[in-house]
Amino acid sequence: MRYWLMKSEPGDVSIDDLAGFPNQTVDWYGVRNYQARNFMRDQMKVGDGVLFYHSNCAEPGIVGIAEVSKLAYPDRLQFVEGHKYYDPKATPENPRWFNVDVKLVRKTRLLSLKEMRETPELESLRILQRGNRLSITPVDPREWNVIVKLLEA
DNA sequence: GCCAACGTTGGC
DNA sequence: GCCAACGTTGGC
Repeated sequence: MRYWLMKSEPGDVSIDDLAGFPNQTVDWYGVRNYQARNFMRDQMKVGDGVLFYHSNCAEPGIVGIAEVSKLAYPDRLQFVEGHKYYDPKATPENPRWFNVDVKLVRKTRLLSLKEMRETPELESLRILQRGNRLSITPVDPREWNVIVKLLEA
């Protein structure tokens, strides 16, 4: 079992949106970066732990715990002509983009980016590294445990 | 809105 | 395969 951090813009899908969705589940559509796609397509398994992170907003940080609830399958929006996430090079026979489903486990307090930066045990966390932009990053079990403990504090 | 850092594109 | 130009991300 692996652990991941997944960024979502709250203006797009917030933790409260997720909580209100059927089954409290969302298909993680719109990833158009190969590294992030490969994580979903090649490595994520049902039951993997997910830290739900709000990005590009007033208070960036972790706001909930979720889990992978469905293995990767082709992202539906790559085929929708005119859509923001349409990809003319993708076909149903040869899809380019994939997404998993993510299900809420529980909302948590906000663990802000600032607080994470101030936590020495989280120094190695991928999203804290300089220049990081990946929307999906692996979290190692040690980091996961530190974060879960902080979320409960 | 700014801008640093990064990824992608496409001409050569 | 190089690399300049461009687009995107995301904190601030």
